[in-house]
Amino acid sequence: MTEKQRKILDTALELFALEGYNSISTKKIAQGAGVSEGLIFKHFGSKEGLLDYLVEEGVELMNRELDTLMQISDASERLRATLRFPKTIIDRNPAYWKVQISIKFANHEIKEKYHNSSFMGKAMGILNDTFDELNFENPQMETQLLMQIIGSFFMALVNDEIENYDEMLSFLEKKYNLK
Amino acid sequence: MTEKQRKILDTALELFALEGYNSISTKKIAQGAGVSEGLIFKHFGSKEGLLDYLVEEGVELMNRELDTLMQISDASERLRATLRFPKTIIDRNPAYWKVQISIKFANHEIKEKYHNSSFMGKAMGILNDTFDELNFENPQMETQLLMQIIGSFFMALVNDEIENYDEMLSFLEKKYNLK
DNA sequence: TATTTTTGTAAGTGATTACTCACTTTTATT
DNA sequence: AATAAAAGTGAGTAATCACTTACAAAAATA
Repeated sequence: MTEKQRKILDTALELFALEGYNSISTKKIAQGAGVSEGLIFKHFGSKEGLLDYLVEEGVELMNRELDTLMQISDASERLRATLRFPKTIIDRNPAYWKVQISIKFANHEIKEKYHNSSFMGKAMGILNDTFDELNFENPQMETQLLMQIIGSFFMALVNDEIENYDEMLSFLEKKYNLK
Repeated sequence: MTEKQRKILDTALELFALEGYNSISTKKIAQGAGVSEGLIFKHFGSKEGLLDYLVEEGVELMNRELDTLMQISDASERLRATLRFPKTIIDRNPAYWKVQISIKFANHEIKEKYHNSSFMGKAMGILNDTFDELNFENPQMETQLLMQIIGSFFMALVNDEIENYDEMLSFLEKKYNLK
């Protein structure tokens, strides 16, 4: 990866996160990265190719975070970490997740393309095992519900729409018998 | 309201819901409605003016739905209806809510403009009163959590990403001691 | 019926879009 | 050192965008 190639990616990620994929032109990216517009297409083929690359990086990042979550041996501790998961990873790399979420509601073709979200299955697997270990009555439904809750916190945090997240966390921990 | 005026609104609503506000050009709307493109600007001033009108209609629709929810006297029954709320109103008018949700993740300026979502406060008020009446330990946090859950179901339903909604509903009803 | 106002159209406008192409400079290979 | 390949540029391209304007038909008002 060239220095300018990385610069293009970093600039695009930053701008996509700030204003959304559709609102950012390749011209703006080129200006921000200090390169010619043509170079973007030399390296990434198209604007969407650029997005592909960033999404791929995001998926890898997410998979790594999920692996560390999976490695927590104590089930209660793992569930606690799962509740804190959205905040943890957003604090670490906000831009990637802003882009990932904005895609879900962007252009229709683009939405279709990235729909499968490979890591969702992995996350559900972890959660299902955890509820199983903790002898919850209906692990599958517990998993589905908590996935929805975590997803909504994810979005709320990314859009800065939540203020008392810590209070909500301890409220949830009580609900899940973790304190 | 002229016949063609209504036709423009209906076409725009349908197309915005299908492919998102940003992806639909005024030309496409005019073609779909069978009118000249200029007429859109005569009646609504701008493309955004057209969106304003549709959003306003959606807000009124939502307020009416919330009013009927509020009129349920029995608190348990009201909570039950609240859980079913997303499905109820999406079945009735899917297009409006697809547009409302897509806006939240569209263009940055547009997102800012419609951010306040006047009916959210109303919905929270209803829910808070309900949890109060039912003597839940922490009505405020219960409200906040259920608002998140309902919001996520709202989005999942609009995007056809949920299959066992009924099962999820009875699971939730158990959690809230409604059966 | 005459006049004004509203509704509607068709053919534009400049700006912006993603992308291409001919070309030069730099780096790697033999 | 000679040659090939890759990196990079800058000035284009056609298409599309939201929107305007000059004008005609229809409806409302007088």
